[in-house]
Amino acid sequence: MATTTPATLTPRKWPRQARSVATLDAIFEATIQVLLVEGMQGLTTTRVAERAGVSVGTMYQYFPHKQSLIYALNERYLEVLADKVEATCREQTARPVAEMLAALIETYWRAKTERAEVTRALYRSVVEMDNEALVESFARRVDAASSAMLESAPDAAFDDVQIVNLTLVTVIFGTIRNAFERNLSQAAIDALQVELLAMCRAYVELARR
Amino acid sequence: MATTTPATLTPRKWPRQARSVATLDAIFEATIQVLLVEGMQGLTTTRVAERAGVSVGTMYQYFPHKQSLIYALNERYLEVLADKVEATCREQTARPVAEMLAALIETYWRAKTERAEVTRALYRSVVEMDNEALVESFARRVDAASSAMLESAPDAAFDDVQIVNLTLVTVIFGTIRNAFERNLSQAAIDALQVELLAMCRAYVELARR
DNA sequence: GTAATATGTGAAGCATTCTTCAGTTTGGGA
DNA sequence: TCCCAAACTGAAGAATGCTTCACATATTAC
Repeated sequence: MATTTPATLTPRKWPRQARSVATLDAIFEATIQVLLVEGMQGLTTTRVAERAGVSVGTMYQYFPHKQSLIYALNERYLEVLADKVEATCREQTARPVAEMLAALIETYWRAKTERAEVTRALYRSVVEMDNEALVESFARRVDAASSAMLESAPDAAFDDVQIVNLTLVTVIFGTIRNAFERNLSQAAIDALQVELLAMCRAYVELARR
Repeated sequence: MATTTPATLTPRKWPRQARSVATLDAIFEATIQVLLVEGMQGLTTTRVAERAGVSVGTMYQYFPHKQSLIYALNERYLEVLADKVEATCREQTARPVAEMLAALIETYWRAKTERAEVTRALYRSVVEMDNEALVESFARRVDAASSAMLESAPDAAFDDVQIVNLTLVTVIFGTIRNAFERNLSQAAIDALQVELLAMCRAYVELARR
């Protein structure tokens, strides 16, 4: 919110008619697909346009350049993800802390697993350029939501909620991301999720005042 | 080890004279520097050669193409990192499990912090291509070392060492990586390291048979 | 029905970058 | 000292990919 999107990265215009909304969707989806199949290397404007079934010119009507396309894609994705996390945190307000953790992990894990390949493809694209702003903005939203949730726990109070919150968020998100980088079996993934929850609960038990 | 390096990515030849060793080092270091300043986008063969103080032709004497350069760079880095982790695990054999954890976290954290910018630059480059093989190989080495260490603990035995080990490794490495992605203050980083250790200890306490 | 606006097209220009290779320089062994 | 292999050079070719723009088509407003 407080994060300003770099001027060069803003879309050129927004769709006003129904068909152009569809076009934009197609472009985004095509971007993901190309990223998936060809990797960041093979993500060319021509290929994206082709896959989306539009001409390159159309793409350039919405995005001033390739980078802004990737930026917008990640923006979209993180927006949805942040919404999900915030929703979960809101739902879990004033519930037992152990359940909060389970819900948070479950939400994030599922969001990443639903379209695991897409997740991996996007991880590959966030790398480029000024996405720091995006990641920062996402982190700030999540931090706010989760720390508010934690503070509302009836069965736990902490000396320093900020630190506990930072730790939990960093550990959970980091672990999930790392789990995706490796080619783990489904069994391993499932076990890991269970263990992660146990670990976070043990930690909270410890950090509780 | 068991991981085969894709044929296309292998270096063209190895240096035999002293000066060419220096050249190779210069090329690697230049690659890092360019990556640092220009990002993955701006990593061009010309720029790397220029920064290294050699001609492009020289680069192509050692690497069949750009990708193999990046591949070799990451290979080098992960090799060193794996060595460090293995050394720590060896040193910690048969020591109290709480100390094992502290040592493992400390080693990894320091390795990443020593040249934090480089770490970030490399994270940005691993993204491309067939680095899965590299990451896999690294993971396997670390897994082997750390699980051997865990099993040697005199003060803890686990029902399923494999799972405990996978969890610890994934959580620790994932957390550290995630910590690097965000622009955290040094204070936050330090606190996080302490908390991570506490968390892992609490988990081991729980998982202990 | 018609004008005005929004959306879409894609060949062509421009810029960039990877990669090669014929030739030069350097190092070290005989 | 001389000679051969190793190492190095960098201009030029070839390929690729981004971006533009003059024009075509579709939709909406009046």
